Amino acid sequence: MDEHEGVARMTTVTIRDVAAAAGVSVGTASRVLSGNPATSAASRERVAAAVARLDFHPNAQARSLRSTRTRTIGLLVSDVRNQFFADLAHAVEQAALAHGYVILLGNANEREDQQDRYLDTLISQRVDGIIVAPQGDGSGVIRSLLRRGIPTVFVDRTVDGIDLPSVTTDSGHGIRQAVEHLADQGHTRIGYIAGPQAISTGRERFNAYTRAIEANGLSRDPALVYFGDFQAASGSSGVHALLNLEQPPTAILAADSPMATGAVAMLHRLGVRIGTDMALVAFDDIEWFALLQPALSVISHSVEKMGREAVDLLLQVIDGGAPESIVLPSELIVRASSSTPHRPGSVSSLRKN
Amino acid sequence: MDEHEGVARMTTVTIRDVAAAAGVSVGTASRVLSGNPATSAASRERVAAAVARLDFHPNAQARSLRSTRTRTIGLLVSDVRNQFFADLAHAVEQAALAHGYVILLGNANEREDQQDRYLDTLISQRVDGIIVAPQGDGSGVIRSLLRRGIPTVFVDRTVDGIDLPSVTTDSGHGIRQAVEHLADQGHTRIGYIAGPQAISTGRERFNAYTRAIEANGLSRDPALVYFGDFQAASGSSGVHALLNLEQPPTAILAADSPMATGAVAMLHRLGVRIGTDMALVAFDDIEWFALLQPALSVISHSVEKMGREAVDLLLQVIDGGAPESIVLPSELIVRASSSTPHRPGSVSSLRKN
DNA sequence: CTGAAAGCGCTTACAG
DNA sequence: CTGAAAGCGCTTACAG
Repeated sequence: MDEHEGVARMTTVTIRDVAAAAGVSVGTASRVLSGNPATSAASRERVAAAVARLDFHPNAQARSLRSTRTRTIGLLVSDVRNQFFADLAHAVEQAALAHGYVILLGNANEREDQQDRYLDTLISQRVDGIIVAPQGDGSGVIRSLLRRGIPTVFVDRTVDGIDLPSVTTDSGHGIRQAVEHLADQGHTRIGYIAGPQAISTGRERFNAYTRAIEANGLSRDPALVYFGDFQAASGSSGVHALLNLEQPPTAILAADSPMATGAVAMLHRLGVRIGTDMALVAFDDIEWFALLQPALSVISHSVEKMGREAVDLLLQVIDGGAPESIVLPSELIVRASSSTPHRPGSVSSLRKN
Repeated sequence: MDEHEGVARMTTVTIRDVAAAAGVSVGTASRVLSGNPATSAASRERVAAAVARLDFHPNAQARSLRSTRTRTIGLLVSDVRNQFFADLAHAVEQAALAHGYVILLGNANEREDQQDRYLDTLISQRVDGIIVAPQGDGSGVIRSLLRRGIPTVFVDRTVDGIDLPSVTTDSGHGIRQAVEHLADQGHTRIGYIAGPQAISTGRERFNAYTRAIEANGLSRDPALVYFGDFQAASGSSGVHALLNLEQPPTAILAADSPMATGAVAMLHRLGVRIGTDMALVAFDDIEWFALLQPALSVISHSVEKMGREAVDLLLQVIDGGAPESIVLPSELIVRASSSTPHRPGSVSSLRKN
């Protein structure tokens, strides 16, 4: 640390310094910086030179205080460690960057109190808009968003009774395909590890499962459904509970990728061979699911597209539009974990072991 | 959208409205809001009531324009989709939240130009400090950070010639253990899929491999080293190249988890059995590596601790301190992918197939 | 404990 | 095309 750096630490270069160095007024400097066409070539050059020489970075705080635009978008995901949301964050960030926006990322950890805390912060930061995969029933801060007219779109999930543009997946199609596929393999008892029924995707996927089970005349034994929380540990518990039944299922469908991960871990631990002793299908197509042996069958939907569309929708709302919500398709991808036809009698309950 | 919401959309509640509603001056309202003790119980109550009634959210932009503190930390990771960095983002975010800071997350995508773009934005947003896993040689915007005295710490990686506090992993220990372990299994030709030599972790891990190879008297054939870019595709290419040698290796060490993932994918595609035909060890302990069959041996280091320490260090720098850098340990975890003793002659080159 | 006032660093009508 | 000036919403000495 020499004298020079010590001094620099205290000094902040402002537009006033730039104007002085360029020999123009602050107003002119500002116009050049914001690309206002009402500027002469001469001042443009001189200001640009001064900016470079002084290493000037405009104070975004001051700028947005006047212009009420921050060029910042808040993104609130349910769980960054969930690969689906990490991929979503990446997709949103790339799309936003292309439009000159940066992302303020918050992580709710699947908890409403953390979500609300971040929402408060995002409001205070005066983000131009918010993309949120919501928690809870919309009784909390989400209502504030609406009341204050802050441009907001839902992604992945929605909240009942809150009418906001959204980008979601039609989970029903993929789940129907999965159940039919499993029925074709001879499975009649299909276990289901459900997401929380307080979350729209949890409900929608569970309903789709229920309807598909009925449509295919399969067992409607309520014990075949385990209610998890979309996180890995509950997938493990779910498998444990299902295998503990008098009549365990011969196939399991997990409603998201962390729960599927937990399910795989528990099946391994219990020595149950996936694809042979137990068919398994996961909702969400995570890259490494294909690397398991046997590879995991999945219900796939495009997270990349979801992120892009969410940004498009939000930009429309910011521009005063009221765009239609978008529903993306889901599709079953059959791999080895579910493609061995079921031989009746091949699975036994843990109890009998 | 009724009249009410339409009106609300245009209106912004400011501290002036709160003061008026509470019957106090703006100054007093401000003091109450910031917890200044020089306030009477009476005004505290009245202001709190007004805030609640008006749903007031202080404008963070205006606040930080005066106080020069934004309570915001910039975090720049190399690649959010890399589980290691997603976990790191989560750890940093939780630690920051506990200290009342929010995280502005940027993703460099392992590219220096994207990093510099985010760095510019973070500087303009006047974040209180920056935690960065740096790209490049420090010739670009990173120098600006230093010049302007913006509190910054490096995480995971460092940049030569830039003297900033950092939290890194001592990769050497784990890599030495891994090489010794493989040597113990009878491997003499250990392939190495290296990270970019422009990145400190890439260099450090490669050097550790080289030294360990020499120390154990193993083959120093330069063809056994493939230089990747820390991303998955290069792991696949690396495996392909190594198996194409006249004398392929019998074990492979991959310098990060995405490249290890690519390696696994390619080994599967080529029908090479991991743990039997080819031993495999990955740097980074990603949760699902343990779910592969055979489970992947890994060199583990604590991302959770790394995130926490980085925040601690940064807060010290923000408070004017000059903390010492921290080096965390790494440790080999042996699993099935590398624990079958090598039978000479079990691996053949692709060329002979 | 409180109020009036200056000022943080910008942008933006308003004249010219 | 340019300058002078007002103002965005806060915080913070300064008096009292």
